[in-house]
Amino acid sequence: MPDLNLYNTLSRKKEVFKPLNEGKVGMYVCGPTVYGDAHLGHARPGITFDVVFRYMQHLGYKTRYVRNITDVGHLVNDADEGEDKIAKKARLDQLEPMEVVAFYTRSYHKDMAMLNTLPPSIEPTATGHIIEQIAMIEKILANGYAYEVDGNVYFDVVKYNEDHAYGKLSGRNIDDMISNTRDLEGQSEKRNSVDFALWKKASPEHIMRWPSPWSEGFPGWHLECSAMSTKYLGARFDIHGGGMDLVFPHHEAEIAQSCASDGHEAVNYWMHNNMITINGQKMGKSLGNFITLSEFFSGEHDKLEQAYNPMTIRFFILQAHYRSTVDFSNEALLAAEKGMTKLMAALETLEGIQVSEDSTVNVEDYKKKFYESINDDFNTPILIAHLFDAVKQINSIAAGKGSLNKSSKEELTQLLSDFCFDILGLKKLAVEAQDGLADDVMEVVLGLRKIAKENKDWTTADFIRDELGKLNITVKDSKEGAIWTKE
RNA sequence: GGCUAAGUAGCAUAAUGGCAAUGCAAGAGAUUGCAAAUCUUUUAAAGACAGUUCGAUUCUGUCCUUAGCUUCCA
Repeated sequence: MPDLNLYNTLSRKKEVFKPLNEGKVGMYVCGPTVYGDAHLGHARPGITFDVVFRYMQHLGYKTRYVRNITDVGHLVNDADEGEDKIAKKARLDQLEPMEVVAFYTRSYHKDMAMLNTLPPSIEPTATGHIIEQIAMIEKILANGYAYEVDGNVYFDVVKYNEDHAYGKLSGRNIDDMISNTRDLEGQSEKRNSVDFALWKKASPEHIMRWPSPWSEGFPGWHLECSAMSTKYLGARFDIHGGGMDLVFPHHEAEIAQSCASDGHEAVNYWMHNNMITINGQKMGKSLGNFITLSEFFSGEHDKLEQAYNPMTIRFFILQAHYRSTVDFSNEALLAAEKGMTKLMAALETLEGIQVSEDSTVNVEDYKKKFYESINDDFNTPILIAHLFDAVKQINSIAAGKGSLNKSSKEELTQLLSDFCFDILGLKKLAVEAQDGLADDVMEVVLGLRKIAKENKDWTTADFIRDELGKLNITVKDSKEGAIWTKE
């Protein structure tokens, strides 16, 4: 089996994955700022790193997956300078900030569960780690890479850049950045425009505030991830993930903070998922062109032609490589829905195949191809293409072209189950628990239809099928009799 | 302006220095009372222009177009 290769944003190439500690993986992923409903964009890292988490465990690594909840909002636009997102939303809604946080955290958890993502091992909150963040600031100050001005603490990027390379992750040059930020935004207390805040003094109307050695205020934008990843994964850990839009400045700042406080980088592999676009443009809260996950699940949005099963969304996202953009459209989602249904149907077909003496299926070959694709930087689109090769062969055998013996059937079933369910995290488009009554009633109805068919009373037979169709119940005739499914 | 990516059939999305794969859609046939599902099969793709090469979609360069970041964002 080939080694697992990951694309490291830092080196801009694929590297063989080697954990720092044998048999163990530490992974930190930037989670959501909980001030609004999760949208399709949030599903991308959720699913991308869920697959990483699942696959690491499949490979036998003891994996600790840390994903934060940002509940101290980042600063909003210049119009609301000094006010953070959570506090703003809270004031507008006349709510306590923590009420907003609790509400949207629950909503986020619910959506992520719908998408069948496993909960992270630890889900720390920024507000729960103010002490750790203050400690980290003190360390950075002590090392001379930060300065205090009037209760605010800033990271001294220029000083830092003398000893380390600032901009190495995003490929930026500090001189260009300084010369390019020529719009003076009246923030004269910073020594350089590229410096960023580690601690901000709270203005009087600022609700979320904590005492600190410098002022009553709140931690800077980038600090929480550095502080919490260090706390739960150590000063060095394997993987740090997040959206591509976080590369600069967020992750660049994290690298700087780690080096400034501990003298070395914390992260071995930086993984970034790309954006989801809508009409070719990034789907984002600030652009106002987002569709929330619950809208996808209910179909209630102008741009949606129908409701989509969460597994359709998951499959749709997995059909693209995580480092590519995916463009949303109803057509694309519909295609994903059909494909997903076909895949799941084939798994059931496989169950029902009668085994024979010999086998025309080369399970080892599939196995090799499946592992090769996932090991190649989590190339799920290729993996899915190979899965469909298996689907085609399964259907062929069911149609009488080819055969499957007992051991091959067992191995193939196990292999497909591992990849579809355990690794890709797909789930049957089940039909929520049908109550026994529905089953019984359907048996009677289909029994009636069977009698009609035997009498060649096609009008009645089709009437039953059509009317059930209106109730979203699909009836399919097969050799073994009619089967039905409800959406 | 700077940085980073990307441009593949009707749509989506991959791999690859030498048949361009997969899903959906479209056409034909098989199966079915008719459907659905399934099988077989057909059509259909590499932004433009140079260069390197026996050979380029792949490597290099220029141009065009698009996106992301450059300020909160997954």
